[in-house]
Amino acid sequence: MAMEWTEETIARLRELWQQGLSTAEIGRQLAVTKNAVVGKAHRLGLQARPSPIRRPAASARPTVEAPSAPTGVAPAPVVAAPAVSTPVAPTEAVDRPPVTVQPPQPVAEIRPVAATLTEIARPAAPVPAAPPVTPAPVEASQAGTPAAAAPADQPAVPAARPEVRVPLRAVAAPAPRRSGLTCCWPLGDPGTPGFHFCGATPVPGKPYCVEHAQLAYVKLRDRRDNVA
DNA sequence: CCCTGATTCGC
DNA sequence: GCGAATCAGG
Repeated sequence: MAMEWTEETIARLRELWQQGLSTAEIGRQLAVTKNAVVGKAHRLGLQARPSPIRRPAASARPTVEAPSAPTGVAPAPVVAAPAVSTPVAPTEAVDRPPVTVQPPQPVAEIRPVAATLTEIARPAAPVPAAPPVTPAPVEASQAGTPAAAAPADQPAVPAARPEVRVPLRAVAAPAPRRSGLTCCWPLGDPGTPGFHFCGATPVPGKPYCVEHAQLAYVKLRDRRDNVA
């Protein structure tokens, strides 16, 4: 199986592509290689980004560009400009279209020089096959946890923060390469084409973005309130 | 080295 | 259609 470019993945590709994310970055979020991204983008006819390289006329085939005079003699350009001051019909050929090319400055590429969390364990995908609104893998922390015996007065930074990070690498974790450090909150069903990670800019020092960090890290007290 | 994106071409 | 291989510039 190569890859099922479902309507959804394609839609996301389009979106991310339009957001100006790099192909590699998009690939990470879609769990495909940058090549796949570029290839698909091309086939979709997405607007090409300013390539860092210049292509050699893109003509792999020997474009027999040797119609020039054999003896090197210039074939006298017969095209002598005739009616020079011709009124010239207001053809649109005069000037090329505006070419509204927007500088694709990817704003989303901010890289918070955070700790090198190369070995971040992906959270156990809540995967209720439902939107990430509900997931909250927090519930994984059993009440029987010794940490539950937290002091009555909980400082803002409890020593035993009930982090719930389950190892789980069963999910096709496409190598945690030091990417642009993106939120690794799982969205969708792992294994299904739609699966991907949040990808938002994470809180420095945390593997999740602000929203998901709140879901991932819950203070015991808060939890009690929330559960209610 | 790393990054980038584009094209080619076997599958 | 797909994407690894390859290319090539920064």
